[in-house]
Amino acid sequence: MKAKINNCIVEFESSNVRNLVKEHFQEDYKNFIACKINGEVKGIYTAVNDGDEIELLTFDDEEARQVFWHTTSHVLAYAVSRLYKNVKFAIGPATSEGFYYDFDGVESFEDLEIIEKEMKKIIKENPRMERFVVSKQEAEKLFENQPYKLEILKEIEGEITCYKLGDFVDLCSGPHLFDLSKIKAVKLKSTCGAYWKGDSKNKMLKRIYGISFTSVDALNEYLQILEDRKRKDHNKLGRDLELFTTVDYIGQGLPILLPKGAKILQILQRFVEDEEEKRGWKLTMTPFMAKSDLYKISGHWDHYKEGMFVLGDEKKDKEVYALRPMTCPFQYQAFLNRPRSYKDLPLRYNETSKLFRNEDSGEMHGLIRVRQFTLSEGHLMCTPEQLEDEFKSCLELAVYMLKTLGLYEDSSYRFSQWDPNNREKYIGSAQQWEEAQGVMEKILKHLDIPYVVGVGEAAFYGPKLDIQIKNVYGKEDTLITIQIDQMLAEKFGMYYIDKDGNKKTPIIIHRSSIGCYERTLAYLIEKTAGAFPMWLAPVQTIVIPVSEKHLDYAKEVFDKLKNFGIRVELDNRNEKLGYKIRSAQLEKVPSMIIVGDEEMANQTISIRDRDTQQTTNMKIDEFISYVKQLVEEKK
RNA sequence: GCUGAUAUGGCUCAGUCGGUAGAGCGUCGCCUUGGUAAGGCGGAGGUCACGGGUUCGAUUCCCGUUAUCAGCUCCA
Repeated sequence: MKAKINNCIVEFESSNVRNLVKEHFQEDYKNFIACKINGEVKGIYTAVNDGDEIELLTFDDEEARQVFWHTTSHVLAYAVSRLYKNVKFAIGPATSEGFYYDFDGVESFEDLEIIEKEMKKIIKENPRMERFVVSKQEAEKLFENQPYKLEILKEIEGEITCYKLGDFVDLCSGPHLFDLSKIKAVKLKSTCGAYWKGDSKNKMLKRIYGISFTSVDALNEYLQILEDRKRKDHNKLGRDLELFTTVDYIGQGLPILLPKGAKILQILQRFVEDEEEKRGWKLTMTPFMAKSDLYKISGHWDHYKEGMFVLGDEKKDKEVYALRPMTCPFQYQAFLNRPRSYKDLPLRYNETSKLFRNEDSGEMHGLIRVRQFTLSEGHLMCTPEQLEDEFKSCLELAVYMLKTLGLYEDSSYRFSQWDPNNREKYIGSAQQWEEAQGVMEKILKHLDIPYVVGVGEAAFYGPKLDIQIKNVYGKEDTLITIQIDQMLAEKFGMYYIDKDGNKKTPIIIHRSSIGCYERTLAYLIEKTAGAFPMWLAPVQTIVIPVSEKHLDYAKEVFDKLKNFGIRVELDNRNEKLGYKIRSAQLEKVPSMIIVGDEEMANQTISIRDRDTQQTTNMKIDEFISYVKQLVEEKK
């Protein structure tokens, strides 16, 4: 018999992949932990047939890691079954970084180390992972005390497979590792609650997260990565660098932007508004709140009230107000100010908009998820013919922003669609949704944008193109969104007089150019680890006199730079001996200016560059134009 | 909102089996310091998150609230 292994054809007699590999790759066959047979991921003891194409997978392959981690989750479940009584087992999949297993019937998992030890014990015992097929009736008998397994069983169509590890049997489709001894390092990371089937209406189960590796070194390396992530975490670093803080009696999700953080946001805002103006957007300034009447027209009152801060009591008060969660219905009023002609279109309104959303209390996180935030908001009214070009220019604006910030490479696109099975979440008819999504899909295909589809991720009034980004921990969030809306214009009675003299409803694009400033800042902190580029750095340089007699000259340099708009600090420790700039902050500053005898005599300064660690001597004016140039180039 | 954990000087953390608290770093002062994230000495700074309860007495035990963290759910 012949098979193709990693593109090389071999003859064999062995019955399964492992033996086949052993036959032909004696030296390093032990590295293989899984394989692909004819494109399907399988365990290494899977039978081989004549003509099969086999690809061997090591821990470096994503698919093999999934098998590896998933198998470890079985070991975890087995360990828990040995340590605790009456445990109900739910599911135990691999994730992008390890695995988890959900349990029920256990008060709490207090000591993960004990479970970890038990897992290591099991691995040492190294029971074989046995696969067997059962009938539905047999399975129901087998899992009669396991309600979650029974529920899963109901949904299985076709072959029902079980895996036995020691005396622990689990309902599972596989594949797995056969030989547990390949698991050289296990770490249980955390426990938390998790809803059964991810639905908050269901019972909350106890979840244990863990990860495993083929060597102890790899685990240590991973732990090092975790440390590094913690170091970059904006929520920690942003506070350390005095960019923002929070106060418990102000409330959750209401950060205080400190001078340095506020400075960065101001720089960003000026940049964004200028750029938008260049691209034909007109700035509006609209109220932070409105009567409920406005939200009743827009549909927010019916579809978004939970997310709004309502001022007053509907039952008692004559008028009830609410802080705005979105700018749309406000900005539309600018369009409605007078009758519009097709000649007015496209009409582009932008605004740096404060928004207020009453997020659930457990959702807040640093600057990424807050209750009051500043969105680079925009609404564009156009004719159907203009839609594609306008959509494209909105996308170009967003991409330009991301590239300028250096975040583009970390982003990805999501086409967020409605969920037809959850109609009450959305306004409009199925036909309107199909149409709106059809238009958007056509544009995305035409612009050749690679995207994933997010069902149920749409706004209540229309589909979105979301630009997604991951934080240091790999958790994804939406940074920027561009939406096509054909419904709200109708609700607000927006129209334009077309060439033929008839009233027509414009199509609206909702778009953000740089996203929410606070959130964008969070990602910038993590991306740069707090070492901002010159154009964004809240402190661009620090003047340091070598000794007291250079202080006057240092002040002269400081004043001159300040007058030229450079964000400069003076290290005046020699004036009031003892003042020191915190080293953690100093290393984030793009440049340092050192002045001493030589500089004073020649009327120059010495620049120490943060990134190159080089020191260069130059004239003050040269430095000023150097900084100006970097700022101009957004570097 | 849910599950779990946490809350002690600006930061990182000790600590009190219930008798009102310490360290390091930082800060402030003095001294020293000529190429620089430096050194020495001294001082200040905490009703131990907030509100109740138990107790002769609570920072410590119990309950509640608020906030923070991890995750779930939800979302920009």
